[in-house]
Amino acid sequence: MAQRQKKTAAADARKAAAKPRLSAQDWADAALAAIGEGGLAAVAVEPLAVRLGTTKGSFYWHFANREALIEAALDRWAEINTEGIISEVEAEPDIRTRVRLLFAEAVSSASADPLEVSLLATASHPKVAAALRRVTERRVAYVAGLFAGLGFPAAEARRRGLLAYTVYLGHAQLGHAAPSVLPGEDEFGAYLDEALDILMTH
Amino acid sequence: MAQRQKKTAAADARKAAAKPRLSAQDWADAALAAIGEGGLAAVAVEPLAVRLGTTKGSFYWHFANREALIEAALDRWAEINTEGIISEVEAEPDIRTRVRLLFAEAVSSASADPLEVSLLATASHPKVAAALRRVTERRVAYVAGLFAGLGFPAAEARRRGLLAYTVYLGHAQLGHAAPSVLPGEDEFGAYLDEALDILMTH
DNA sequence: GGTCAACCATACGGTACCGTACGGTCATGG
DNA sequence: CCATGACCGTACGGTACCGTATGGTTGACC
Repeated sequence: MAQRQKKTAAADARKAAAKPRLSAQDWADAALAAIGEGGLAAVAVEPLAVRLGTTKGSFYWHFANREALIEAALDRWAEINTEGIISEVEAEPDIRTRVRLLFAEAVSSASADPLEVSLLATASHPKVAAALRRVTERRVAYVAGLFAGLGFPAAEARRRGLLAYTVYLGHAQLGHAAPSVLPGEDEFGAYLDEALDILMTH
Repeated sequence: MAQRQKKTAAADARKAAAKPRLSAQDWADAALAAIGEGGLAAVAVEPLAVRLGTTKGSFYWHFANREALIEAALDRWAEINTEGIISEVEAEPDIRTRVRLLFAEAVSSASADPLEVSLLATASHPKVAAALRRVTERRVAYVAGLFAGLGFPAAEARRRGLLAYTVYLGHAQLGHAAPSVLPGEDEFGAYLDEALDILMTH
């Protein structure tokens, strides 16, 4: 792994438009950005190199091939994304509020960043499928746990959690594929409240 | 190399693996099948030609370019798919049962045929986006109408219809991306009943 | 049985990408 | 101060596809 400049004034030397010396992570991040913009197919070595201001020579130093880059990007995504929102929401003590927070957060982040929808779009790719499976299972389990905390017995909590998660997924999908059917900005809070209310009442 | 047979009984000659003389629709259907299997990217002229046992010469006779084929395929999909299930379900007089039927039908057909999920996966393509928008709006409106029939006032019927549709979409997505989180074959009926019950009770 | 249009085959040039080969650069540390 | 290894540039060959050009082939109809 690359130890970026730790001491010396070497950093000064490349003050302006110098050569940043990329790390494998830089490539992985660029790959994630590309997936968000153009899907998995946009993870193409040569265009990414151009975008990073470098060449394939750099890429094939850090990775064996395109597949390895995809794998690294997916690992990074799963890492960042599985626990990210969850731990962000854990602070809230009241469970109903926490669910509300979780959904508001998830839905808004899904509409802001098409990355997740893009990944769902490429579930046929085995590595993507595996990453998706891991993340999905974790999330559904977490939401099911929240419903259990609301007093539903385990089996029903699982079903409701799953239902809630399908609502999230479907919503994300709609926001991407047919946003015109979604309620407008103003109505949105009410829509979300009603939806969660329907899901959370016994 | 090919000693052509006498032209007599030319029709007989193509009884088996002969030259079927394709129509534009044959190409469009093949394109839809390809989308189902490999996404929009699998709509590639040369591979499709091989699959159809013909060559690009045929394709470029029927279509101006690849884009025109995609458009034709999408039109065909929207045509077939928008009204298909709806009219199939309209026979049922009881609305609750009709909703139940609609969902069972939609969910099972979505898990059987990945075409729709594949299309959602390529919503960035403008033509695909347009087709999805049309179909989605039609479907949401129909489901909202069913909820109105159940006694919900228009605005709430719309919200519930939308919610129900997101459940469908999310479910289809899950079935494709992480089927392991879905309830098993045996549990499924109960899951569906509970979900619809939650959605349909005032 | 000849004509014409619909339809298909083949060859070609162009593009965008993957992966390899190999030589060049540049910062340590010995 | 120069050797070494990490890192990058460039050139190349290969593949998969798009779209065009052009010349068959076929069948309906005269």
